[in-house]
Amino acid sequence: MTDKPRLRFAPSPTGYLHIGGARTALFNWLYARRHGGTFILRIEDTDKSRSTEESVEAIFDGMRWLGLDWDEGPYRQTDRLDIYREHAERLIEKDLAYRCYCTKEEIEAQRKAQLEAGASQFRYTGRCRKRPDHPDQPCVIRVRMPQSGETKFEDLVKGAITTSHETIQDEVILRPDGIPLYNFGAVVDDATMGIDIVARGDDHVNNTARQILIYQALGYEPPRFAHLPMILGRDKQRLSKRHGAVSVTWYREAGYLPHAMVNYLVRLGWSLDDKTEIFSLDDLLRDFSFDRVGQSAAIFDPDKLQWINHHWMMESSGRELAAPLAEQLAKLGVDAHGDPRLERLAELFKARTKTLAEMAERARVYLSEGVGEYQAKAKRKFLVEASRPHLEAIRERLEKEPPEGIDECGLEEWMREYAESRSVGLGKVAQPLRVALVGGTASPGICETIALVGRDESIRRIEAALQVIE
RNA sequence: GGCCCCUUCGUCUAGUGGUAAGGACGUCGGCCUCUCACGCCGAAAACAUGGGUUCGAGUCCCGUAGGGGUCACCA
Repeated sequence: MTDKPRLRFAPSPTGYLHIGGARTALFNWLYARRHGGTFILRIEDTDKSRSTEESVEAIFDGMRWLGLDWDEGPYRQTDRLDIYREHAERLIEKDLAYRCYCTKEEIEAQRKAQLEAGASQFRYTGRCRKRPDHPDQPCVIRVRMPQSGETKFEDLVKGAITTSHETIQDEVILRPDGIPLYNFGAVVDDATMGIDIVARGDDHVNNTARQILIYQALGYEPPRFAHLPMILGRDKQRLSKRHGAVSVTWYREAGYLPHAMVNYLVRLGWSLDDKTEIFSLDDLLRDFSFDRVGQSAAIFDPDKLQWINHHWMMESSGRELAAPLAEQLAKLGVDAHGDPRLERLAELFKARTKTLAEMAERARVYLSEGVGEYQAKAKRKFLVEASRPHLEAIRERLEKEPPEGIDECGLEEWMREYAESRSVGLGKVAQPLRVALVGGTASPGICETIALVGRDESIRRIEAALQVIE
């Protein structure tokens, strides 16, 4: 490998960009960026029945959102059919591959026969290994694989891996319609694109020996491999749609920060030391390496993702959060774009919520007219006769405030003095007021809340609450 | 079933023959306090199992169990 490594992410566009794929992309991207190398995006769309254009777009979207930009591509395998054909022909010429005229039905019969005879797995009989060519008949092309011996390679994360050739058969590499099969397309592409390290999910370890054999047949130097452990669901089964939220897009919609996603994903399987959990992009670009990737599968933990998201919300300013908060509000039917209160809202709620979606729900009542329904329990406890004098006193005081720019400090001082003069704790005053202002017992500091709601709306809400008491 | 890979608190992990097995999420308790959070302090919680090797094993070897992956004219 040169000092400018070339890596790639090669998804097949058969659905959304999911968590596992995103992490694979991320690790490749990090390694390439960290070493000043090249990151290539390649779409493996040779399975025409499952590939869709929407999926291609979803992959682009997801990667862009996460900030994983690519230097080359997107290449598409369906644009490169000539290249595969040419490579396959080359193998046939050297007698390292051959045309196979067995039909699917025949293969199926062979399989059945072998299994019935007690074979533990099917292996192509090699019937066409020596058959003469019939250029006009439809056929697939198979590579001639060694029938004994073994292939070893040193995986960057898993260490030495050995595969016996007994378990490898003469793979089909090209279908009658000229579409390559995975193990061939990937090899031809990785070789011709000059890929130095292939980092992919460890569901591909068993393909690696076959691929190395194909590299060798083709006369190419195999790259190095890094097989990343799988991501599992709570039940230790491979993470899939039935575990719920697995697409990157879902997390964007749910109000996660892209950087939090990156931070969490990288920690799923990779660690720097015995204590660091939080990584900025700069940190990762400096510290990421394949040799610190763990070898065992990891269970996806939404709670920890939330915690990390919360952390990065805390690191963000209200200003940075305002726009994404407005997006989330829009989904709730609240048009707050450009509202000057957004920043303050984000500032006050970033410590109190885990996601931007949650923040929007909480912020909603501050932007609406009136509080809607009071929480039953809060209403019963605080909107009671004993609260009336306090609420009235505050209303009077608020009427003296300027309509804009409430002096929070002054107001707080007044409120403390007021509570003291009535010989009650501040809570006796603040809680009923809180319920009046936001409909429930939880909110930021009471004076911050008043300022947020605004003088006039606060007065209206207090009056509404007084009505309720009667 | 064959083959490949994996196995430290519930979860993510540190650990590269000698540690009181460390951190984080979550959980529980406390502090702070106008509520809710944030923050802070504290607690419970792990080396799958049986054999070796060694003066000494979470760390090395073998077996067992468990988990995952893979065995296509899918990727």
